[in-house]
Amino acid sequence: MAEENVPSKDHWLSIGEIAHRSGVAASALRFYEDQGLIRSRRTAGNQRQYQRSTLRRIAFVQAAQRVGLALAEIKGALDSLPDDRTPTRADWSRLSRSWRSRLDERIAELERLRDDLDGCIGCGCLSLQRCNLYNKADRLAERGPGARILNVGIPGE
Amino acid sequence: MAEENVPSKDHWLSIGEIAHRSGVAASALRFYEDQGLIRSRRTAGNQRQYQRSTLRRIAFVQAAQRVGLALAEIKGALDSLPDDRTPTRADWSRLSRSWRSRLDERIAELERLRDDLDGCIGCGCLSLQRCNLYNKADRLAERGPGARILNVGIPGE
DNA sequence: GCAAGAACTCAAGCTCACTTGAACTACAGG
DNA sequence: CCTGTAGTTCAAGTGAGCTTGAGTTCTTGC
Repeated sequence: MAEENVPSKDHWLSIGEIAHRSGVAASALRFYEDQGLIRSRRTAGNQRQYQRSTLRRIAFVQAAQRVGLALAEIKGALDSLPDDRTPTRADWSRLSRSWRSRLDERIAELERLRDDLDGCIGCGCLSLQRCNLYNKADRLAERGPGARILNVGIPGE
Repeated sequence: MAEENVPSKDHWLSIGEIAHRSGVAASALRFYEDQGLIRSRRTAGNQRQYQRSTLRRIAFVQAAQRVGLALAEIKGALDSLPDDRTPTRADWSRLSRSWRSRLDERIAELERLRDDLDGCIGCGCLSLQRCNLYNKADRLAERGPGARILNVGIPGE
């Protein structure tokens, strides 16, 4: 664990500083740490200290959340970062690319929805046979019992 | 179907039928009714009966949820539908158009995110001054407590 | 007329992503 | 040394969006 790895300005940040700079509440940061999304070391007096790079992790978490990922999934992604060294450009690149496809999917999904909606505006949702949105709902029913709620995704349709 | 142009011959549906056709659990339908998203009349024996058009309301709710709207907002939209008559094509059109812009915004937001991400992949998130995602986090203000916007993305998705 | 199954109510429970509160400790400035 | 601000832990609370369970009643088919 070469500490010299980090520039001589080995400047650790308190939870308050991180909270302020990231816009994430201290309570949320503690929660994230609990969940294994970020890490800290402690001072002699047991106060958290974060590396600067933690800000990047947090930015990643926030961005990923906006894509619609759950914290558990985000943790999964972050876990693939090296534990022993500060993540490199390549590390972040790989990660970013990995959810870039998620982003694309999500965008595509919303665009499909928009197209359906356009059709819906056209048909005025009056024609039960024609309206995509309407029929989408009806089709869900055909997906049998079992795990209900969750299948809003309708992937591949 | 000749049935469609006979509005007076109301064919009411039980909660089970609606649940089956919409793919939404009966418990959720009761919940929706509680929240004022749908309505029902009751039989002599106090069982719910729904109009066929309720299926459309439910389809609307589901679609709107996928856009990221909260139930309260969706209720707001649905409340603008006429209470006294079955919604017309124009009614639905207006509603659909109203959240079509929401959809566009949402898509645009994700696309911005994607662009930032592309830049991020390029810069490898190494340049703290340059990385958009990073700086975005720095400026992110407060959002209210509770669940975050996007977890409307549904568990299991 | 009766059993099975569908529906009813109401309260409580669950997941997610946090926040809040209580009670206490650490650290920095005058 | 004192005070105030920032930080600590742990437990419980919050809000959205439902589900589950218990106990009861309606409806349907034989």
